[in-house]
Amino acid sequence: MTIAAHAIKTSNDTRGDYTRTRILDSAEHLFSECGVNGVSLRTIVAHAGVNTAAVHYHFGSKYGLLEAVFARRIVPIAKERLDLLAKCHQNPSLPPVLHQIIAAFLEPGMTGRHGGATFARLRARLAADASEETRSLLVQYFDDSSGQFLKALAKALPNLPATDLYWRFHFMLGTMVYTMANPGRIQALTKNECDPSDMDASLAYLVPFLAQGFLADPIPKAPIMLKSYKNNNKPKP
Amino acid sequence: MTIAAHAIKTSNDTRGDYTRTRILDSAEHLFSECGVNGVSLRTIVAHAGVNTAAVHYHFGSKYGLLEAVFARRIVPIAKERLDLLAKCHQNPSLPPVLHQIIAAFLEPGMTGRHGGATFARLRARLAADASEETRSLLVQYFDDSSGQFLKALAKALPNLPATDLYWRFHFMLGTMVYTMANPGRIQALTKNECDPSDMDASLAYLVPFLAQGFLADPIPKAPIMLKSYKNNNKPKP
DNA sequence: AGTTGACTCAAGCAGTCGTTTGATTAAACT
DNA sequence: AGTTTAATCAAACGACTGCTTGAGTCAACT
Repeated sequence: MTIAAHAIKTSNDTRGDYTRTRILDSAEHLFSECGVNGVSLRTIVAHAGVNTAAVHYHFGSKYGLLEAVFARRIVPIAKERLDLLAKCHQNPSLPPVLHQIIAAFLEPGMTGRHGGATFARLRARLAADASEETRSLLVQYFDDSSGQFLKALAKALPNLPATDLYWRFHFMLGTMVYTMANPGRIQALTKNECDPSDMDASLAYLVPFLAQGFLADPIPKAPIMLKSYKNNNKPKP
Repeated sequence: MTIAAHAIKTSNDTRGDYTRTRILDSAEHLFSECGVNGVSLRTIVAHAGVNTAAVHYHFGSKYGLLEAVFARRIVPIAKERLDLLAKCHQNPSLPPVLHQIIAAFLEPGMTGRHGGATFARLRARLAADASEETRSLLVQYFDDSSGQFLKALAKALPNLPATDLYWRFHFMLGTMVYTMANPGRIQALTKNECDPSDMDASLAYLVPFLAQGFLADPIPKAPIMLKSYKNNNKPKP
């Protein structure tokens, strides 16, 4: 009946902010831990210590809550990304350094500043979810900044065909998401030699790996070679 | 009451196989499309044209069904992986070629032979799910083959410290899972210049990218350098 | 022919789901 | 003071969840 009370947060509500934030925090934690479909609103409100109806009052629906959880973190992340990218271009000595661009893309989402590992895991879950609602969430907040980074990468790698660049950007997203999603997976491999919850350490290994991958020779553009690389792909002399 | 009828498939059942397979096929499709928690058993049996009780008769529970869906595909995949790896060692000219090892690891799961894109998406979903049940599923069927590949990679990259190797193997898993999870994601980037459902094409781009990444210099082992790579990491002369 | 055992079926169990309702509170405005 | 308005509450709605039951079907074996 009333016009959507859960739209954009108004200015001077003091009581509402408290409940709102508690719901967002609990939802972020539980969504990332159990998945959106793996946790009920009743569990969320119990964890937050608020009433069930408060969720629908503030966010309209469970999906609206998910959207709010996502937007709260992703907007500052996207902004920081573009800020760091701008710094890469500060020194007009062409071209921007590859490492810097990659780090500018990865850092804001992987360090602890914006939700940390909890939100990172939620992002990974959403990335694996191909549903229409989730997909629209991701493209809505992501693809504008991606375009700018693709441009910067193309400038840093002038000899790389666009198709190869797109694929490698895609692969970069994969390493990012998977690393965010699996804190502790590395732990099992390395027998606790490293601290997997330390995303800074992840970045120290990830950025050089990706930069080197981006520098690989483009694949020959002739008819797609299927499995030929298995046999006759030798390092050139 | 009866001893678990859903254990290992018996020998000479003709009626049961039909229903069993129909359930597995529908569950694989719907699990991968909507997530395990995103689809109900009633939806699955309706899609398969069988009765609800058949699921519990053959698989015991919804989780048992998931396990059966997963095992049906992952066992042949793991076998084919190790077969291909063995071929890499056939020629005793040390060391095995990096491209071949990577391709041997990626190919069986990404081409159409074992469930194709549908099962690949399910694997990606499970990889993003950190629940105890799902996690045990993955390690149960995966980690033995991973060890063999790590050994082969270590032999191909004798100068790479183990920690770096583990991280890069982890990154390889990330690109694999993400590429499997997002057929069509690339499509949006490249404006339909390539066919994203063609996993063979993905492999043609992915293998050289990863091989080059594996060849990157290891990060200096001195105290973890946090963000220093942002400023003073120049390609050496 | 008769019995066994694997298999399928319609119906229903108790519990949980997301959402809605109408009353109640308390702070802000006139 | 009285009125308005945002916010919270207990209670309930119908629909759906995974799972069980007990009767019934059909082929294979004795």
